Amino acid sequence: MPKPPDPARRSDRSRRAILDAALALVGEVGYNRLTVEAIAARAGVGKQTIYRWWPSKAAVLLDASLALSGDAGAGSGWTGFPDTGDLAADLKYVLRATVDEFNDEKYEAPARALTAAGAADPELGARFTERVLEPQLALYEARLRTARDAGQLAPDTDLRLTVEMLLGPLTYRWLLRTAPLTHAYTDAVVDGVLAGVAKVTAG
Amino acid sequence: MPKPPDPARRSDRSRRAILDAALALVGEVGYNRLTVEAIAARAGVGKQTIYRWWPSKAAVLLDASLALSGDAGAGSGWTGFPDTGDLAADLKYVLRATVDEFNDEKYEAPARALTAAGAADPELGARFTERVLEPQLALYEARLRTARDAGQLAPDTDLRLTVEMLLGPLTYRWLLRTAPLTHAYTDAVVDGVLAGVAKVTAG
Amino acid sequence: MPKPPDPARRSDRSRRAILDAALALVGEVGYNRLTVEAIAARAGVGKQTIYRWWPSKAAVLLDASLALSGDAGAGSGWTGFPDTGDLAADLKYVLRATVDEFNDEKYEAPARALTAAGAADPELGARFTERVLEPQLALYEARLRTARDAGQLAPDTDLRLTVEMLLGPLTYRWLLRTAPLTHAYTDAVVDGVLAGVAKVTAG
Amino acid sequence: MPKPPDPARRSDRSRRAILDAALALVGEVGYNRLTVEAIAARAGVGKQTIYRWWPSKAAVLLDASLALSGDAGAGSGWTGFPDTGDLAADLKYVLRATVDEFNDEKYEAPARALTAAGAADPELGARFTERVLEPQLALYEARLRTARDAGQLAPDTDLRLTVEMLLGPLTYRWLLRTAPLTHAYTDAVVDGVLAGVAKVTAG
DNA sequence: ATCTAATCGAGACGGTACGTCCTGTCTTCAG
DNA sequence: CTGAAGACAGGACGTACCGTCTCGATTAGAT
Repeated sequence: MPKPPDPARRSDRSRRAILDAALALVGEVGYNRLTVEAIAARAGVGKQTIYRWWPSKAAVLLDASLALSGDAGAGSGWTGFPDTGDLAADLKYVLRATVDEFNDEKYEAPARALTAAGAADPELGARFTERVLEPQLALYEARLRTARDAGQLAPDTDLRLTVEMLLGPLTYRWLLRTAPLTHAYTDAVVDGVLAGVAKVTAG
Repeated sequence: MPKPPDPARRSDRSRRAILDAALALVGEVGYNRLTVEAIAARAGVGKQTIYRWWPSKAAVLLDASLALSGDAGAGSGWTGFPDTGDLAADLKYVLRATVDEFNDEKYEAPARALTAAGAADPELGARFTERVLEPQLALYEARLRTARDAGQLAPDTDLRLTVEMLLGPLTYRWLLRTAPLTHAYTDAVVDGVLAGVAKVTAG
Repeated sequence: MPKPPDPARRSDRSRRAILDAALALVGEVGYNRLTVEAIAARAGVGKQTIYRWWPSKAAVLLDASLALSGDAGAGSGWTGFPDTGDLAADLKYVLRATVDEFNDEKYEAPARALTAAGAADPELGARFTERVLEPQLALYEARLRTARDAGQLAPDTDLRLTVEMLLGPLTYRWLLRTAPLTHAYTDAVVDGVLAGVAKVTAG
Repeated sequence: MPKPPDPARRSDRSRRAILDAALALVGEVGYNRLTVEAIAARAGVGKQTIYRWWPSKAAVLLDASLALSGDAGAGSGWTGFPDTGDLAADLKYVLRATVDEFNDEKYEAPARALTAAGAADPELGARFTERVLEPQLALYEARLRTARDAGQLAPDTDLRLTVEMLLGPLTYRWLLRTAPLTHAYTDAVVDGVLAGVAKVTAG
């Protein structure tokens, strides 16, 4: 019976040091060469203190990532989705920002590591999706709903599908590295999703 | 000077046994718990025989995957992309087949493992993209080119972008498990990509 | 400055529980697998309460052992050495009792553990000798002195040497397990020490 | 089924390095602070190479001890027991040599460590007794048998008992440190054992 | 048909990291 | 304001694999 530890007595000092060390190390050596031992050493912490609170290095990195976006969000990030009334412009704006984040080494390393690890490990993937992905998707969906309500989208538009049509190609290029991620690319995706690529044959 | 081995002397018996063992094991224990040692033991082969011909377990799995699709392709698969003249129908047909493959445990395990590993490891990712992904993308692109030449797509259509708009959402759902993969989903993606989701406000 | 704790405030309840737990555990798992943590858990006591009063698990066990012989002594044991006038008989009586104790699992486990630990650790050994061994040796020595004074031993007999000649062989067999400990063995030792083994070649 | 390794393929280089390191370290830090990890590091060897061939640090030290006495024996040691015809002199000679060994830091540390560990761990103790102690005892026994056959000892003398009467007091003082080990002490033990301590009352 | 050199199965090797256990200290909370 | 409870930094445990390195024993290809 491995009794769960008491969160009230948790050392916040250690917690922060661990998350910081994990972020730093994943940037330096990558996810595969990231080790719990190295995190503990860098954080000046016993290994047990990591294993007491997280089941795996992936879980540590997930929390570290959340802390990272939390910190960023507190300072500069947007909470709501922009809504200028121009759907295409708003989407392009947000996707360009996302591209910029993916091109920023600091955010990219842990995000890629987590996404890949989550793809391979269903349990971790579930937590990643729930804690990171879904909240993000919900923002897109809300913006699209506003647009649909305003008559800018067909009333029967499948919002979730549309979100995935926007983020799918971006994620595809990012993860599989088929080509560089650019603003032009996401702009084109937005246009393609909104207007379609088929030549309208009938006037 | 680690002289390269002589491929002429290579034991095909061992090569097959290794690839089979790798496929079997990745299905049983997953990529992370897959070990070179276990592959060697299962294949009845010395570890050195694996290291002589492949640089890593990922490379073994990549070859195993290629052999798997090769075998499938030899028996039943399509070499060319179907071209009935109806672009939407052809795309839906192929994407439905892809969905079926992703829902088939046997193909899914190594494919997911490789995709995830490739996302995390740039070098492996490059080989994966080159050997597996690009050939597939080229088939889509060729079919789309035919359609564009036939006037079914706007003349300035970005073919590669369009392919990624088709495969991106599918891959997104598959890897991130946001929702089950269904024929309905890919059908909707095809329709969405071809027609767009924005309400035509009248010309 | 790690101030020494105030013995007046010491909880006797905890002290007893700790000593009992130590004795019970050393019998169950042996000295090497005996841990302070387990003693604390079994005694329903915080680890600090052990470290506050004892420097090591060996010290705890030493006190536990003393308490054990103290309890036994209070109930049934002999304080003085028997003195019937017959030295050989008195020695055999006491050594037989000692053999019985060494063959009693309950006393044997902590005694052996302490003796072995004391042999390996000089500091502990010194305390063990002082607190346990010497008082015992003194009793033997007193009885031998009486005999010497009564002319039953040569006037220049080295009493301490004689005591060690009596206890040495017993301890040897006990610790090194070269053969079972029996009454016959100690009887023979007593006879051998008193009479010698060399054939008297005639005066 | 943890299959036993193949001794034919054992690296003698590693074996020697491990035994040397173990002896050096036990002298430096003592048995309790001796760790398998440190032995491996000092020997320039993987931990697994130790665990492959020995079950515990105690077993390593036992082999190291045997190698040590083996080396010493090859160079200078006596194989047979001296037999000058004078039993007392021969015994004193050998016991003095043993005292010298016990007073030599180099031999003392591993010997004490093993004896103590063997006292605490029956399994190790059995191997220690069989491999180290018994061969030694047999030499004493043989010398005593010669003496008995020569009529220097009573015909019904219990040889094993006599050996333990000689070695018991020596071992007692050595392990329990009740007093320093000197030549005078062992001389007195020999005299006491041969002649007895009781005053011969009848002429 | 032999010779000979590379590959083969096997597995020991020096290492790294694992996840667990325990040490001895420090901190929190309930009685 | 004590003392149980237990989190903490640290360190060793024994295990699992890594990738390299011998070993004979096949096993082709060149002779």
